[in-house]
Amino acid sequence: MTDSTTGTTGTAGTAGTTGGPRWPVTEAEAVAEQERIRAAADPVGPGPAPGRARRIAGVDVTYDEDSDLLVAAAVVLDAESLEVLEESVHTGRSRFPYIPGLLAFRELPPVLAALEKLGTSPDLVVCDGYGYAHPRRAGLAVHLGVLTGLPCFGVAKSPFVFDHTEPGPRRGDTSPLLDRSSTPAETVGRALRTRPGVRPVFVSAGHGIGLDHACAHTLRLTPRYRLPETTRGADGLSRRVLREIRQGLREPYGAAER
DNA sequence: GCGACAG
DNA sequence: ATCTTGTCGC
Repeated sequence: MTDSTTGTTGTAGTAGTTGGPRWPVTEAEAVAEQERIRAAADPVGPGPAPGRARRIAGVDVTYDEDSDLLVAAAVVLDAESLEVLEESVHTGRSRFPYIPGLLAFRELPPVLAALEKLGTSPDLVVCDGYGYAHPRRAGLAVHLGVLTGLPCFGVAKSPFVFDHTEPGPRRGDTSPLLDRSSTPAETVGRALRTRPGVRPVFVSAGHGIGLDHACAHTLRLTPRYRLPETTRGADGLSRRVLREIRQGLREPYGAAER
């Protein structure tokens, strides 16, 4: 399989072991893929309201600073008690650099691998990043939702390229997240105060669930901390496992990796 | 060309 | 993302 041109044709790599999606290699290919993802996405929902999702998953990836090692984690919580029902991890290596706007191509291959290791599929997935709030409306949560068919939304820690005004001081206060580069300016998400006196998080719809339900779930997932328990769980697990690998307490790659 | 830029 | 201990405050 050789390219006859200078790297704009073909794709390479597969996710998992069963021949999942094929991942782009060049930026141009990645952007073209996002246009297809956007076309297939449902950012409106309304999707599952709180109470209609029992198993809520959080996913996150931790990277080693100077090797290409990474650990992706999925943590499934009981929507009511927020207790951990199941956890899974995938250890591998990064195959796509971090490029703003193209984060999904770096994070989703290992995230999908971790999700596939769960015994039972979740009812809803919370991503650490954006969904609809994206230059091409195809952020992490949109992309993951389209690939898996699961309702999925995003909770980000910083406003990315978007504008917002400070939401009110109380838990639950919101302000619109605006994309002023589009014509006309469009509301793409919401700054949401999850804890009083603490910086807001930035919620956006993904696939199969709308912004209102996404914010409602986010509030239920933040009874004590700024970030959703799903995100905290996945972040903690992935960091823990990467530390174990560094200490030689765990094998760096899974069976099919390398 | 320069700056900004989820994780 | 990651580098990093203590420290201030409820």
